[in-house]
Amino acid sequence: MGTAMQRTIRQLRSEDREFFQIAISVDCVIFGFDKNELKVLLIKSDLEEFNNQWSLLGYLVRPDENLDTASYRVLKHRTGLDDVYLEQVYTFGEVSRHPAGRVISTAYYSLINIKDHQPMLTDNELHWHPVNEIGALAFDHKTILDTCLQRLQSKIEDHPIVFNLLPEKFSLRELQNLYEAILGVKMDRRNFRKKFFLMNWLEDMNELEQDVPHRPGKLYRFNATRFSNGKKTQATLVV
Amino acid sequence: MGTAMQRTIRQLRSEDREFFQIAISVDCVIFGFDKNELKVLLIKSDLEEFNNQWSLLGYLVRPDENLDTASYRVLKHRTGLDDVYLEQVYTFGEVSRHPAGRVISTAYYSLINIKDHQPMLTDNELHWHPVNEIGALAFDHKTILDTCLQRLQSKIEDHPIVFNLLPEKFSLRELQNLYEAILGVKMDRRNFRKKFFLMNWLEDMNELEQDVPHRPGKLYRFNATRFSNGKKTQATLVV
DNA sequence: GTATAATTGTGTATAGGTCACACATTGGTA
DNA sequence: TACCAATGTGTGACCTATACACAATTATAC
Repeated sequence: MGTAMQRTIRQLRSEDREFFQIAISVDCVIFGFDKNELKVLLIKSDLEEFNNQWSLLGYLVRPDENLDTASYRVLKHRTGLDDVYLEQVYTFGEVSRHPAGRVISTAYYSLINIKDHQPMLTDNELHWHPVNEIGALAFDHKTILDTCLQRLQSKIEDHPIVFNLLPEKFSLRELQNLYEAILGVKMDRRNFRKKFFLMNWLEDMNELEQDVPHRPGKLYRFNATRFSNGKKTQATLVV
Repeated sequence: MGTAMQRTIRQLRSEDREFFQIAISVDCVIFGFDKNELKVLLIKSDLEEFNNQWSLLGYLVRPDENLDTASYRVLKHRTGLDDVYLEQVYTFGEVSRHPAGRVISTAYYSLINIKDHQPMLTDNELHWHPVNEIGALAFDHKTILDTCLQRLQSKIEDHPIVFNLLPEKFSLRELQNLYEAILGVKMDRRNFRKKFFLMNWLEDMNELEQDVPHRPGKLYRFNATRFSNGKKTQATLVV
């Protein structure tokens, strides 16, 4: 079969120029949690086509870097953070999704503790937006955001990743508020607590909340060892 | 910020040539079900680097076609089938994944009724392989296959997609064999039947199997209307 | 045509998970 | 010292998961 694919394999850079008219980018949906709301970090588009619209943080992928690496690079550049939770979700490849040419974009989402990021907010093109209040975005970024939010929603049902959005120590109330914000539902407090203790992911810090205008709750932290060693209960995480 | 991304947006085709050194392809994991085994359609690689190894069916994406369209094109070309179930899974973008240059590949899987495809098997480079017996594949295709199989396994827990792998009419025994083949587990026959009837996805054809050397079972077909209208039972699909 | 083999079709009991629900306790604040 | 606002805790009804056995049906071999 004398296909372009196979010619390409033998001599990828010198032939078949027609296949090198596509650029590839990564777009990062950076989630944070603040004031009991799930937020996403956006940048103001300075393009005429998308005047005054917000967009996700993205960048073209370099020929010599892995796709994941490109995504980490965007995150590091925009937030100053390494070592963040990052997950690839979907690749958006409609011909006309980018007004200036063919750009295929792979979407990632990441979860960061918003307080770690505050110092970088001096970049005044960047802002945290409550996910619930976002209408249109530039390009197809609203679709990308929705897709990533759905993935996040289903992921947290089985996997202990929400801890990336919280400080090291947190109260059960904060944890429940976070689940409620992500899933857009209200949960029963007693059942929520019961299930989390059943999961055995939390380590009691023997400390209490500070500066709350009411009875303080106990502080916990996530214990990854318990997760990996955990007995497999059949209980689902979310109430 | 004067980034290449933003320059690119204004004048994508004439600048930043460095970003146009990446080719993008799609790879299709085409699943079929035959003789109580889950199978995948592979092609023999004719490359020196992968002498005698098998690979997935893939092709470069054209500048003027959507990513999904490219995937359908590969399927149509290799199987002659339109109108198949197709789902994007993940994009593989390691720099060194392709020996001859930078190729980022988006993986899809599809589910086809293997009997519809038999006539095309005259293409003697193409063969169905039992998924369980596959060792190494060319490129990173074993990883791609494993990733797609995992996605399939989790997808069938909630979504009625396995019907794409069966003839229109099938017995409950065939359906159970299929679930067992995909998930690699044995299930209890009574519980399996009970749950499927609870789901209310099946329509009784009032026909019996033909040409089986024992008592024939009833034939059913999938009824998509019942799926969309279905009362949401909390039962999970798989036993 | 009768016996045999292979498979279909069916129900129940137990254990465990889901969910709804109320009150005493604690610490902060006025 | 009284009040406020939250934390921390247990039980019962319902539903789901799972394990498990036997009669009915058809094809086949004799």
